[in-house]
Amino acid sequence: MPSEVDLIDLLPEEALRDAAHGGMDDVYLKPGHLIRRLQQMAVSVFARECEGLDITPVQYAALVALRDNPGIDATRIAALVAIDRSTMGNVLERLEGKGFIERRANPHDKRVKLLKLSRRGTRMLADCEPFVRAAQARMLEPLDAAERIQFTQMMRRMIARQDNV
Amino acid sequence: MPSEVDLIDLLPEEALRDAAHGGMDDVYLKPGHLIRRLQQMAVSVFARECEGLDITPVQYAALVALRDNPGIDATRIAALVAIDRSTMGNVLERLEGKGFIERRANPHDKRVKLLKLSRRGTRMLADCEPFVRAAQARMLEPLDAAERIQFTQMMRRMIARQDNV
DNA sequence: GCCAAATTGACAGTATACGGAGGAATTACG
DNA sequence: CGTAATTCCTCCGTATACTGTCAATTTGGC
Repeated sequence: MPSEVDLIDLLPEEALRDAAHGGMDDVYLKPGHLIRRLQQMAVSVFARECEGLDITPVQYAALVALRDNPGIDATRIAALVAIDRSTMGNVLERLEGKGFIERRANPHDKRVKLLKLSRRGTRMLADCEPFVRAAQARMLEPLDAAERIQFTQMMRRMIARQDNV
Repeated sequence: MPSEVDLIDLLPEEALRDAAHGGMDDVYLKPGHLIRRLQQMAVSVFARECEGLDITPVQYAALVALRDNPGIDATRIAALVAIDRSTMGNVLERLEGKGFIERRANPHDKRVKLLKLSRRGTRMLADCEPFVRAAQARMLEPLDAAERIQFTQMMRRMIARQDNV
């Protein structure tokens, strides 16, 4: 069992200088590990709040993107939601299976299949809204007002930095 | 394409009051979405830094946990790394396939298979170390020293809060 | 108008990630 | 001491998530 060391709050630079002895190599406190756990937490909170609605975070994001951009194609939806084209293909397949979206051929470009929310998908999205809102709020619940702003901004900076690499 | 609204930095509470018009429902700025993208970024940075080493973040975490706790069983490794038992089973299978770990029956408890780093696994872990360190540093690179502490602490609080629910 | 380049959706392969079921083995309790 | 509860592993099913590949199609350059 890893001991609860006091070195938790050392900077990475300080950790580097500290690397001679093994204590600071504690994976459990490294950003990569914490980010993975944060994502687990977010998915878990979403699932708990939206229990019984038969929807996942990515599926919800795809539906919202589709509602705001009707008649878009799969490649652009994938870019909007920030997901791989292949993965989005699977997501859309499941959403079509549940009857939340409709796919039809584009007469002007036979490569493309245009996507649209079905009436059922529109209703589902409206039903989800309060629960999704509650989930988002619950994730940030341990942070105070100022911290929520800071945390969101820091995430955006970290994401943007690597997007341009 | 979602327009770059100025409401980005509103608090969730303010967003709630603001929910009448659609602008603030922008999924792309909600914590759940940003956390998912942050995790994508972290995995991507890890993969870039450790390119050619044939190792993933979770596999690395499992190896470290195994190094620090030789002779542990799969269930406890899963708990340490904060991963599902099923998933850890697959991870360990792959690690055994690569020759990084050894699995043998426990004579005292025939349910259990004891796990140990192989010599090859030990060497691999040592080879990884500088690259993993570089990856962890790169993730936090856009943040200054104080922010890195804050960000890590905030992540830990958010994770801990939902762990106890 | 023709051919190369780019785009789009589909598919295969690999790797997390989780819940649930089931079997084998151990422990706890009466 | 015997049975119920627990523990551990494995397998199945579902859902992301990415790379690479492929065919069909469209587009751009000449």
